Amino acid sequence: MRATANPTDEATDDPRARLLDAAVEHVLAHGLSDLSLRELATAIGTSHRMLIYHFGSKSGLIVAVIRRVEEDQRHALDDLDPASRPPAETLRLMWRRFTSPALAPHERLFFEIYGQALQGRPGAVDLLDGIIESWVAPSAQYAIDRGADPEIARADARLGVAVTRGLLLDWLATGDRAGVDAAFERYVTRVAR
Amino acid sequence: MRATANPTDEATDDPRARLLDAAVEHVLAHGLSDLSLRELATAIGTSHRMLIYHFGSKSGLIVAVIRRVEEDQRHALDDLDPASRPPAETLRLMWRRFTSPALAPHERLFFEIYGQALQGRPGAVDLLDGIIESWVAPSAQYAIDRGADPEIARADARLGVAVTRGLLLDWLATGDRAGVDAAFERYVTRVAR
DNA sequence: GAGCTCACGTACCAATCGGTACATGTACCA
DNA sequence: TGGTACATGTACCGATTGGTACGTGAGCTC
Repeated sequence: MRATANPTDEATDDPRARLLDAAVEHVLAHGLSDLSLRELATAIGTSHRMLIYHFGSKSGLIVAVIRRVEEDQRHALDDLDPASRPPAETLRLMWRRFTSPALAPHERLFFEIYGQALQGRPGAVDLLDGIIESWVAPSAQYAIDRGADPEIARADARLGVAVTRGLLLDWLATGDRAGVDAAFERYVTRVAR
Repeated sequence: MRATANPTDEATDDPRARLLDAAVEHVLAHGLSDLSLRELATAIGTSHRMLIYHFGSKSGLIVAVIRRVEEDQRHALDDLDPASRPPAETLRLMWRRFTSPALAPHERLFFEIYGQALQGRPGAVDLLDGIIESWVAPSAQYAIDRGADPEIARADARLGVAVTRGLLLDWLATGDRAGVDAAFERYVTRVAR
């Protein structure tokens, strides 16, 4: 029933790792903005004293949680293997991945942290580093390796990231799966051909 | 130097309206999530007692602020007049409007509230009502009136909203005006033709 | 077995929070 | 001129916050 991938994977006896797993799970379910150490602590069966002991401070914990979520998302498409199918099909597969209902809490949290980061919240601003580039660069490189013009490839990749995030915002707000799927399909057929 | 449009416009002697104007201005500059009544009050030259007096409670004030921001944004494109120029040119004009530096605080606040709303924050969830539809419907209707297929027109409009918001997120995070402009231009030329 | 590190519970702290009680002043209206 | 609605200042309230002081016990090492 865990929603996050655990690198060291479960049953570790490192108490900090256990607490972080539980904290991430709780934050995924309840959001980040009105988090209190005491509430979180009782929810995951510890005391706020222990959270501060293991993470130094509240912001230390928040940074750790954000890093974990960022890391999860960065590896979400690692096994996509775009060479094994036509580009349009890869796009559809990626879209289907992102809109898996199980990932919705991740997306929600991502956009919540994004919003906080744009307002300069201390722990969150780090998220903005590479929040575009780390997605655009691989995608553009793939096209460039296949002979695309670098300028155009980068612009197209950037547009693709924007479409994905924009439609995710739509999906999370409306829940209208068919509607956003139709819009994404228009993107695939018109832009990516 | 004011960033918000004031319907009753300045110099009103309604103290609630004056407070709301000042509150919106302050929230645009400092964000919404870590707002405290006392901090806001001293920043705008009043006491937190007065904020509660005029808005009932903190959430009453937040709702009022959100409503104002929503209203501002809803009327941002009222005078766009798409019939007076080719569609692609209208898209470019809209994009130039949204990315005006003076509007950046509005966009930041919009995405902050959006993120909070997705997490179910009481005052913010109202924002989600029509956050897609109120932009998609007029745009799609315009195309339908000119003979477009309704299904396709709606999907295209939805994609347009997603592209705009996705690239705004990019712009606010990176500040790379040229990069997002190039990506938007790809959208205009490839999708909207 | 002395000493030390790590993990943890209890109890506390000052600060800040949203909200309220109460008194006061001011303007308008009878 | 008396009354009344509105606006405001001061002072307070209980609750909650992040963070700390201090003691303790388990396990490991010399």
